[in-house]
Amino acid sequence: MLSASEQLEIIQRGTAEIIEKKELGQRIDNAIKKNVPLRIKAGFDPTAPDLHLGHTVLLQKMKQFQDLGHQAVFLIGDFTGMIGDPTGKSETRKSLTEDQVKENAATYLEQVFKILDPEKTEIVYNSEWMNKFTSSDMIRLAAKYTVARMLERDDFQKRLSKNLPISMHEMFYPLIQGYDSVAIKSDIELGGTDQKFNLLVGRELQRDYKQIPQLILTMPLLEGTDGEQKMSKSLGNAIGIAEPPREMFGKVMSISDSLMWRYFELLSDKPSNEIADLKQKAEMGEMNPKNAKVLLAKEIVSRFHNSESAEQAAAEFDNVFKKKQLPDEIPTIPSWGPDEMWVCKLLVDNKLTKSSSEARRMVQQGAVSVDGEKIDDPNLQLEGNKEYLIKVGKKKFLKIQP
RNA sequence: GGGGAGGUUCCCGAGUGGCCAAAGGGAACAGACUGUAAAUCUGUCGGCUCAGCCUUCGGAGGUUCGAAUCCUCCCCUCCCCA
Repeated sequence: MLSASEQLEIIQRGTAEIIEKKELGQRIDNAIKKNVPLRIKAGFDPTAPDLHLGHTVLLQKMKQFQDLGHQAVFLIGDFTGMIGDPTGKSETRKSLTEDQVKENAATYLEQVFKILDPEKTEIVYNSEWMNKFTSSDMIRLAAKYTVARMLERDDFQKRLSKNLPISMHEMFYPLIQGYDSVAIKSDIELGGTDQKFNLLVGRELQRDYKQIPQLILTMPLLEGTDGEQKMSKSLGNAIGIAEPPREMFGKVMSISDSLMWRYFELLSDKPSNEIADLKQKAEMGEMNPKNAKVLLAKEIVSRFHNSESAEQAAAEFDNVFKKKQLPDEIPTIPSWGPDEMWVCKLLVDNKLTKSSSEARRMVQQGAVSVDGEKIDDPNLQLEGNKEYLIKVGKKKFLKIQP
């Protein structure tokens, strides 16, 4: 085991805030002396079945703890998922059904173990104890926190000032998350900076239940591909870790230059001085920023797939977008038969456009090409039993074979 | 429980009887320019084999030649008072 100060250095890297920082060293010290690993809690609500890069910021921190010999406790909020975390939300979340939550939870773990070591991870579901909670337990829990303190939360404040609804059950969310810390006796809880309030509630509840309050370690939030809002699947700006290599590569390439440095900072394993060096070169014009982005994209794809597929994705990216050639693999369908086929119908049937109205628009805007020739007639009929190559916009291809 | 204000197309938001598939902004998409970056310009942005037609303005009915706009009932949200 590394010494306390060595551990401390690794743990602090990239964090947004540590509460109480002073205590962290002592706890690690204590863990080493008594040879009792710290219990590191991180909870995820299985609200969406797919993990994305935003989640990995936290998971990687957890992995670091794990590598240092501490006990990772991965909590699946299958109970809280049915409430929906109000954090940062401007509206009440839709509650998930039990079935949805279960289904999501299963796919979660598979993805989580691309980062964490399954052998060394303790997995817990908060329904384990929450389903046993009686109404009176719940009332007792609710009695431990005041309304005024709950309403201090920034997101609730905003909703109040905008006259937006806040449902009672949303106030239970932080309480239950806090109680989870009591249930699993966590020493440290990890979370995004937006989780600070919820994490702090855990401290207070542990104190109430005569436990030593957990320490809190927050990680910065990763912005989504739009560079504006935090990465979230529901906002459609996420890069999922289960996405195929070329998809992942393409999405990383589409982020803005300024956002790229943020990604480097939070996702890359490269030492910070190396990143600073890249940044300087790009700013001095010694290097095309695009090339730095390629490095980043390759690193990320390699992590969740492997280096070969990363190289492949990079090569194909150049082919398609730089050399304007065709991708290696194009979805191919057999011809529809001898009859004529209306282009727009073809596009809709193969999901290249959402509706035939949209297909018409695309054609009218010059976004559709057949065999490399732009078409402009939305009423165009294609002969049957022929080979075609259809392109819609920059990235959608379809091949038809007789 | 009493009083008041609201619910409009993905989001914000205008629209108080025909000129409304519904202003304006944002997001998104497409085209040009590029490095599938940013910025900028242009266009599109309910559906439909589309110069026409069909279905939308919380829900259900009703008045009218004609309703997002008027009436009735219901559902939901916010504010003030208790």
